[in-house]
Amino acid sequence: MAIVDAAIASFFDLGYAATSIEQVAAAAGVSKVTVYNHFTDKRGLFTAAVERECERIRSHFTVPVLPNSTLRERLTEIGKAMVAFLSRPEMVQFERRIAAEIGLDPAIGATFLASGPHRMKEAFAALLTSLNAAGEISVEDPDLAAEQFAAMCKGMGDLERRFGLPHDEERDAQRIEAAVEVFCRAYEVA
Amino acid sequence: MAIVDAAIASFFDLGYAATSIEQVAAAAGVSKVTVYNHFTDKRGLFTAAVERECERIRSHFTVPVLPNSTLRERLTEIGKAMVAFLSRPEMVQFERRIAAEIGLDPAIGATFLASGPHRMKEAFAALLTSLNAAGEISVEDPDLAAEQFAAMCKGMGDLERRFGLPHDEERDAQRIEAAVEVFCRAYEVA
DNA sequence: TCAATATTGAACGATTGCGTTCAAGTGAAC
DNA sequence: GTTCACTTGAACGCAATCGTTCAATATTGA
Repeated sequence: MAIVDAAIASFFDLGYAATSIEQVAAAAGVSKVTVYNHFTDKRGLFTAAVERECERIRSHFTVPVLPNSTLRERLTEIGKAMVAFLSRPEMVQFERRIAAEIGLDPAIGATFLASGPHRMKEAFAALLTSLNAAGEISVEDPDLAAEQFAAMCKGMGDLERRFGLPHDEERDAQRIEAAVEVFCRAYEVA
Repeated sequence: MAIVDAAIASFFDLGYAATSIEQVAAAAGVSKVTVYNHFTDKRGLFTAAVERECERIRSHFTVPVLPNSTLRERLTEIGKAMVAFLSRPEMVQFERRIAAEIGLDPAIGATFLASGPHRMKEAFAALLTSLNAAGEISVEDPDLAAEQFAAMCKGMGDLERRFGLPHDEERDAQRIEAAVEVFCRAYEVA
């Protein structure tokens, strides 16, 4: 729906307060009244936008699987995919906006966490579980280990992007390499 | 200054757009004109508020040092202090607001990073450097190792708090314990 | 005491936005 | 051709906010 797309563009670019329904309507090539016919509220339009964007996230992210490669290679690819996914400016901006507007409706945060980070973590934890079963690694709590690896890959890069520092690809690569190294030292079965 | 304090309370609770200068003035027991005499702009007031709050952060955070205790004990205390510091609702809210309002002035983000996260990282990295020199651990890049430890301690707890999930103390404790374990397996000198 | 400075209330202009109402128009289905 | 649902433009009431102006008042320090 064009209205929601226009709303997404405005809400997540300018922010909730700075977005006017009139402009959204204009961008969608539609009258303001029509917007109010489809969505009761400004808040209603916002939650619709969040839900739609979360769907997109759900469908876009996958954990890369590389058969016939070493543990280190596989982890490295996963780390790269994760960081690349999270570093996209739209994603950074989207997270900023969602977090800032938690007050509008607490469910918004839960929706995002479920479609994005938690989904990602579960997918990766499932992979760790199978690696564990295959005897390649030895982890007690795959969920926790998944968090650890993801967190190390992100390091402070996440934070820095969120607060507007320029993206440093090289540092990201170092973080991923170091994360793989530490993860393997801690969990790999020799 | 009362005006800045009132501004902090409003900006970081309600957000930039939702804060009106009149209300800030009223809360500070001052006239609106006086606010404009001290700070040219709404933006000017905002950056003053950010700077003041960053100062407070700078002065409040310290890395705990426990002499005569094992590496694991020391790391655990540091992890706890970090997570506790970052989990306070005011801090979570402050980060949300700063991130959301990066567009107002890019320097804001850099200011916050320098007073908060980067300062913390450097303090911890310095500690790691001395542990390294003392032969307790073996790390090549203390900065990176500091990031890794901090990131593992936070895990996804950071994210979850930012998006409004209730705080889970027990999970935090598990994260810290697991972070210490992995860090030691990777870097401790036997 | 006096003079400089800071503060105040009140009003102003200009803008913006939400959410509603209503009469008129469009289009498709039957 | 008529009905029914949907859309439209335009206007309305209402409320906020920003940032400014100005003359009156309070406070400060010498």
